[in-house]
Amino acid sequence: MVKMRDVAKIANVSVATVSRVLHNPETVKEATRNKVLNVIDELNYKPNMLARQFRRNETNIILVVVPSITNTVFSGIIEGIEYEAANHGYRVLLGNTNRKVENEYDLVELLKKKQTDGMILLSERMDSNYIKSLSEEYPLVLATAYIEGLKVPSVSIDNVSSSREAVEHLVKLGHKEIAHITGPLQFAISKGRYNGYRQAVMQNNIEFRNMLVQEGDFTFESGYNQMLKLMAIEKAPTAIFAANDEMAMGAVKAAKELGLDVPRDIAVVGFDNITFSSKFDPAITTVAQPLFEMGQKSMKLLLQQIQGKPMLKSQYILDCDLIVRDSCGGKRKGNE
Amino acid sequence: MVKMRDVAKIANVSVATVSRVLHNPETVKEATRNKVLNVIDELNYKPNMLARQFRRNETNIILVVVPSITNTVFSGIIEGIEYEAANHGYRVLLGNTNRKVENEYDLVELLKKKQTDGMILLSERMDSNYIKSLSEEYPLVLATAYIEGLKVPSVSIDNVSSSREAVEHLVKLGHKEIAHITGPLQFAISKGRYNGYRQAVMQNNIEFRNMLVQEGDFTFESGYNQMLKLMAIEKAPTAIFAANDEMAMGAVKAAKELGLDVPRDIAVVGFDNITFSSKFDPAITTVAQPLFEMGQKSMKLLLQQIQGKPMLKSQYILDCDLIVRDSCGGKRKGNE
DNA sequence: ATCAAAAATGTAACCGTTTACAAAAATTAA
DNA sequence: TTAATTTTTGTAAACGGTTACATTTTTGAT
Repeated sequence: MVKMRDVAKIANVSVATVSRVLHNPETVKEATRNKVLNVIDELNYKPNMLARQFRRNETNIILVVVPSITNTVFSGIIEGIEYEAANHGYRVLLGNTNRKVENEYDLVELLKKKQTDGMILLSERMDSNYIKSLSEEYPLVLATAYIEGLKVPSVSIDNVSSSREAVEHLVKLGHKEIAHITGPLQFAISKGRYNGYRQAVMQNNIEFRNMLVQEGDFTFESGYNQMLKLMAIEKAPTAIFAANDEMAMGAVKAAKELGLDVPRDIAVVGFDNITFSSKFDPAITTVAQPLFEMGQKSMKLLLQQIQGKPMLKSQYILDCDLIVRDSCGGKRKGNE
Repeated sequence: MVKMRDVAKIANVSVATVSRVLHNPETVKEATRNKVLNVIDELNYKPNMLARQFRRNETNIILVVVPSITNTVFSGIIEGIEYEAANHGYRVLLGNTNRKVENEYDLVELLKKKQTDGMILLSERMDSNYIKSLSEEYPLVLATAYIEGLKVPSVSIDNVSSSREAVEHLVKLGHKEIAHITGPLQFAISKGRYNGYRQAVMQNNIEFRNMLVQEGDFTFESGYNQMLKLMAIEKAPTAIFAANDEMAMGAVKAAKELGLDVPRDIAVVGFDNITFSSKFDPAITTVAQPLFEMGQKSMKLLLQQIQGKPMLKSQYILDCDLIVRDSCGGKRKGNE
């Protein structure tokens, strides 16, 4: 392994000069610089990053903690993070938690041991006070998961207003009996989407019926099962708002099996705009999160912290888009 | 930042002893060990990984080079890699190439600069001789992409026989006019799947017709477009084998638009078993790659190289499963 | 030509561990 | 009790860069 000393010796300069050629080329005379560069080239010298990182006490690596890498919502955000990171000379270390909180705590050790310069959490299960204290000591950004009250830098969407907008679209189409299949209600995003649904219903003078709300778990199967329940109740809904696309598709499947046509007999709206929602039959009307941008913004926020720049604003809420496709149908007959 | 020296001083031992407590506890007397451990606990000492890595000349980080993280085939493999890596104290650094070969070359620098201990390539675009020479110098594994002839450690599937099996299933169901929508034919996997198709056709005394082969690009849209072409030709096919599930689904969409029922009027088989193939309507018959196992096996192979263990076998080909769902239908009437 | 100021280069300490080797302490055998 | 052996601990030199500070060289003004 050729090292800086070797280059210095052959170029007949000191190691300091070689180091300067690499990091502050303007401080060394052009002739010397060229001489050194030639030797570097000739010997095919590559700086040992481990030594550099050790000396500088930085890794240029950031940790992304994710419950599951195969979930396209998360991988979409990661793509944005990766892009922005690469643009600034940073690399992304993957931390898959498989939804286990102890894995999250393990990953935090990487920060404490200086193995990474910062951390982005895409959904967290750790105690929020612990996160708060971590955030005071290390660069940290929460993506997706905004923790009410805690002033931890974060990037998220407004689940409430996005959901309200989606449900209001159904209202405008003339629906009065709108059901909601929620995510697991211990999660903030599920609660947010549920609250958006409630607001839309209330604000449009529609009677809120508890029966029309069923808790799912974000899986296709739960969408299917809860749909069957919903369609069995008296005064069945004419529209469904599911807290994610997978459940929306499960609901469509159930509807089809019940002999109902979507959207003619029942309208369905999802959330997330996963790739397949546009390829499903019928194409799913859904709320699109700006995943890539969320990733980018998170990385930018993290960089600000790493570089110790003052943060004017540390909590960002990005806008979602309602994407109207086939599954919600057009205006209902008999309504204007 | 509390360091080893601090622990040593307070515990009244040398730094060497502290280091030994951490790495070779059996070589230090129990009393001393406990004393040191208590101080470590008390001071909440965390070893500085940068120093350790520098001194040991290893990072316990491996690089995974992937064209796109949002593709679930790749993220499935990564999940397996991550799992196996974590089991051995390794972490995964993500290298997204966005399908650009220059990004691949950039990422290789991380290896050369000792920023990672090894590299797993999920699909490669670099010159194969370069890869071969890299492999001689650094721990490296090719997942998915098996390079004919080059003895680079790799984990892959047998695209030819898996495809042949899939097409033979269609033959057994009584189909005689079987079309194939390929992937981009410059890719080895596309060629392999195409060859499997040819073999199945030839070996079953079915006339091979060039018209029945259309080149797609693995996207839903290309499946849709090529399907329209295929159904317009004289003596149209009764079955389609698409080189991946997305194209299979695109083909189904086209069939539906042409007023055809899948599988009654036309059978469709895909490849990959992506999550949505089971949720599509109709559920797609497909070939399942053992993604998680491929990831695991790749990581195991890489570890062997990192640890300098002899490799009895360095090229593994894992088995695929044909998963029969609705889209290929049952036996055709009039055939036994 | 001389000297002060600026620019270029060199010297050497330092970053926090690990580990070969030396030294000291404990154990065992006689 | 003593010497030989084994176990435990300490000393100090790496590892390969970066950088504060010292020194030398160059430049420019007089």
